[in-house]
Amino acid sequence: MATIYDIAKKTGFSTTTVSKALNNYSDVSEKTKQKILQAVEEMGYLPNAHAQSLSTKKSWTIGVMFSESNEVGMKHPFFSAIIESFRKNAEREGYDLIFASRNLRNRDISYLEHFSYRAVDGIVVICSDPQDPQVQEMINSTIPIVVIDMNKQNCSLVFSDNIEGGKLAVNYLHSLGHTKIAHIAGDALTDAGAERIKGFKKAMDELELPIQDGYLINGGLFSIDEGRVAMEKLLMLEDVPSAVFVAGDHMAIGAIEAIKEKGLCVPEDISIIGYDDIEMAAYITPKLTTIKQDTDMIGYQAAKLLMKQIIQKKKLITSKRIPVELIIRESCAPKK
Amino acid sequence: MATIYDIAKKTGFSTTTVSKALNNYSDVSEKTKQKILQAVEEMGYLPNAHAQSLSTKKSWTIGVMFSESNEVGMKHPFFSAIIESFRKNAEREGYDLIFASRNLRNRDISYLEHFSYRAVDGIVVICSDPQDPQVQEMINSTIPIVVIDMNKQNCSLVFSDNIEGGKLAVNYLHSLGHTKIAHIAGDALTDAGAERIKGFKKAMDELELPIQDGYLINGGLFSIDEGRVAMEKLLMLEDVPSAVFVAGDHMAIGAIEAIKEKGLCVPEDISIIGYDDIEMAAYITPKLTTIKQDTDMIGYQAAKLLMKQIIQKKKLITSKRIPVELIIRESCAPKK
DNA sequence: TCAATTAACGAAAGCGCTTTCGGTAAAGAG
DNA sequence: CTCTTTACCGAAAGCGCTTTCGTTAATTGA
Repeated sequence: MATIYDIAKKTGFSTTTVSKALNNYSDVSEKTKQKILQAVEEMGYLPNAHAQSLSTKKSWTIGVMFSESNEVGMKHPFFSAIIESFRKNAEREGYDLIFASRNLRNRDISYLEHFSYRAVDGIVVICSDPQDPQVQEMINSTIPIVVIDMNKQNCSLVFSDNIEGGKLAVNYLHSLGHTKIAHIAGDALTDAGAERIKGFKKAMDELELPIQDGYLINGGLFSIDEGRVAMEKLLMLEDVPSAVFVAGDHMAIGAIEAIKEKGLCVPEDISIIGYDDIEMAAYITPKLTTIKQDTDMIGYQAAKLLMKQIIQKKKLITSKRIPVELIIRESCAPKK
Repeated sequence: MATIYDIAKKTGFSTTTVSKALNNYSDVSEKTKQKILQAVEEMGYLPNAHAQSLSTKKSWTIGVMFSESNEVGMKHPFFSAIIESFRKNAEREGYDLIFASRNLRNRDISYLEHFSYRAVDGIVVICSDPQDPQVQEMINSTIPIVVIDMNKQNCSLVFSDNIEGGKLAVNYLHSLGHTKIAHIAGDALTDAGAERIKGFKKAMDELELPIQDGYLINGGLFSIDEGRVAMEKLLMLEDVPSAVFVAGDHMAIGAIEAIKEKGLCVPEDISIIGYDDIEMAAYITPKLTTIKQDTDMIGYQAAKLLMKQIIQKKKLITSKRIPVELIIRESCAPKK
């Protein structure tokens, strides 16, 4: 690979001048700049990112930490949609994403250590466990960071309006005439789970609807299987709910399966509303009515917030609540 | 951040010795090595990846190029499953993944240029267009590379056994008594599409079944919508097929929708078999019978092949064909 | 006991780039 | 015509690490 020395030699200028020409310094004449640029073109010169980073202390990379309980990684449709949006926005600003591991040449180090090692300019984390010590360590470091999907950390936050989402779901169900509304919740240890529960309770309260015993059930970590077992429990209740707000689309899919297995129908017997609006939601039967999280906006705002911190060279403690939207499809019907 | 100088000063040894101790050189005594390691521990020293790369010409990063016609990026369920598997395996060897853009500080450069700039040790590309000039440029470069999902390039290749997959699908349909079998193909410009067509034709030939006019139809670039329109055309035929092999699950979902809209049923009226086995396949109605691609194995083999090239410091031209599997669910039924 | 090994360490150059600080020549001011 | 600006360029140090090659001291062999 051609270096700055090569093009210095070729043009007869010093490396200083070459570097300056490449970085648009004002103290290099237009004429020499053109000569240099031409040599760059001819020799196919490209700067070396490592040398550049070493010298400037800026790497133009952003570390991504991606963690959820089910260990599916990038296969997670909701998280990967956010990251994709984040990537597009970060890319526009010239940043590359790096997915770091905890393995440094067979030494087990923390994510923070790995990101320090790589000298990333910022970190974005999507992780459902608010107390993950790895995440805390990063939040407490000096590296700019934005965390997605949590809502009370001492750093920049981007999250969906989960309370509003919960209310939206309940109110919609109520508008269809349902009063016996249950909630298969996401684990309250996750912020998203807890907030949706809050929204559920708040809406029920405002509507003056009682939450019957057993109607608020923990569906765990948002998986299909956990949704199924939660629904099975609901179905064993003496007074089976006529509608259930499920805190995640995957769980909702499990719930629907449980209902079908019981010989009942959605939405005729029981209405189901999910949360997330993953791709699958529009194609299962019945098409899932759900609360859509705006993954594009989440990714966009996260990128924006991180860029801001990087530019200002200081960590900002702000939070951005992203509106959600009710997507009406076929899994909810008026109460008979 | 503590540097090697800091720990040299603290221990009284030279930076040379410190570096050697850290890299397990034999000419440093066990005693001094321990002292140095202890200082490293105390000061929380971590090497600087950029300095290291600059000096050693090895970056311990792998560039990922990810491109498909529908521009969904990481949201693509099949591709992201492969990358996730690739990541796990690469991580084990100490490599980080970097998703590069074509934007270098607002200068539009090629992926190859970007990867050179970042000095990646290797490249993995998943891209459905075999003639993409960007991909060709990378293949022709000196950087180790492995490309996934193509099968005739001058480099290391990993791909599913698409011919066998096509045959598997047709034979299964035939075993159910179907003879009027159509194929909604993936665009023949993609290797996967072309090979599945080959498999389809071969199996039909071996079974001595004729391929009726209009029964081999191009479904384009694997999207749901394209699957739907292809199926609509099939439904307008005078002699409607009783079974169709669809070259991708998304297209199959579109096809099923088209059938339902026409008032017909799957699999009672028409049997549908897809390809890929994306997550959704198991949850739509009817549950989709499909050919499963082994994404874990594809990712694993790709990582293995790339590591091998990196270690041997030379590009290898090999190809690895990964077996596929028939997953029988509910979208195919015996011919009435 | 002396020469020849071997063990342990360090000086210094180099990786490719940026940036500060000076210096020179040309332009402008008076 | 002299003095001050301004425009343009380069020397050199520095970023944090690796690696070659010497050097010195300790060890071995005879």
